[in-house]
Amino acid sequence: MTKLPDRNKIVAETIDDLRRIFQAVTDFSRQAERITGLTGSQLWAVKVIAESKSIKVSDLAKRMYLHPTTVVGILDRLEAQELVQRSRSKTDRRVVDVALTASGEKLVATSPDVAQGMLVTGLEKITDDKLVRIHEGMAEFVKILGMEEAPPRLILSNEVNIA
Amino acid sequence: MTKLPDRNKIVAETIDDLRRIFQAVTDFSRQAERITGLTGSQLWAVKVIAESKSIKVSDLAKRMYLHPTTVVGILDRLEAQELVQRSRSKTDRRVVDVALTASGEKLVATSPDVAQGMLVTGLEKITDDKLVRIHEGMAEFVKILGMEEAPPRLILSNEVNIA
DNA sequence: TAACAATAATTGGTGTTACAAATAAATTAG
DNA sequence: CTAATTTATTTGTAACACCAATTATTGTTA
Repeated sequence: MTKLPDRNKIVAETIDDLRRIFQAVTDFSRQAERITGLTGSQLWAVKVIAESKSIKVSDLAKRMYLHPTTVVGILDRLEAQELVQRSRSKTDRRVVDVALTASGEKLVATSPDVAQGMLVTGLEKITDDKLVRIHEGMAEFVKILGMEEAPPRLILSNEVNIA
Repeated sequence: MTKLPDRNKIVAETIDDLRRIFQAVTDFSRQAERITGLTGSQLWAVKVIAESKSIKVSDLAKRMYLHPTTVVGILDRLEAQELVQRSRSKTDRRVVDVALTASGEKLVATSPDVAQGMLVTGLEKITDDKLVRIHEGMAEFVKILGMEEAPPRLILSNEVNIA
């Protein structure tokens, strides 16, 4: 493989681009918080709950990569705002099923999907070949990171950090 | 511009790739936290302080996009661990200059730079043309997001969310 | 079946982050 | 020289994130 004269420069620029992307996502998510009035974690939980009609607390914690106790607190606050509803399962009375209320569903419908919104607003008016180039570059990047087979989980975490 | 037959599919895949990248970053940063024993915000602050020999609290807050009071708390805990040192400025006795201690410098030297680490581990053994493709795709993406002129700021925030 | 272990959600407690409001001290402006 | 501004801080509130311990239910096995 022929050595590029300025590989290091390209790597540095790529890192800068990655940081810019993170910044853009941060801005979009702050916007989402302002619009919905919910915190990032709360909005994240609502989105995950919306994925299925009903989900048990432990599964919700697993999907959010959070400790169950943390999820309980988030659910307490969401329930106080009447966005979600808890109910004991009939088949197994240990489990608690969490579902969205009518208000919760409405919020999901109107709350902005950050990643989606970023691309929809930005990519809609772009040419095909540019879109393809972006797609190829991203796919290659994911492959580098060894994340091809990782499930593209919904991300709204408070623990996403780049140094 | 000719309409691709499966534009929507490509957009969806690109979003999935973005999520995978976020997940990779999350994993890397957790690793960094485990290694250093610091929280994300603390590590972030240390990195920013390390950028210049000495920085005043208000500037640090601006660079971290945080409220000054939040930074004061973080500095309290870093100072308790003797990683940073506060001193009143001679020229303007209102300002407090924050600098790294010897231990702080050592920590910076050994703590992993997440974005850097991601690419160094992944991109080192990749071919030139793949690297170029990634770079082009990322640059195009940044342009789409309207972030070309945004400073690629160090990111270690607790509020990075994708829905 | 009865004792034991495992699971599910919760409570209580600790530490960190994040901000708003108010304060104290120093500098700058009029 | 007084008034306004700047700088960092304290105080208070809320959310997040986890650990340890608890209650209730289900499963296992002796």
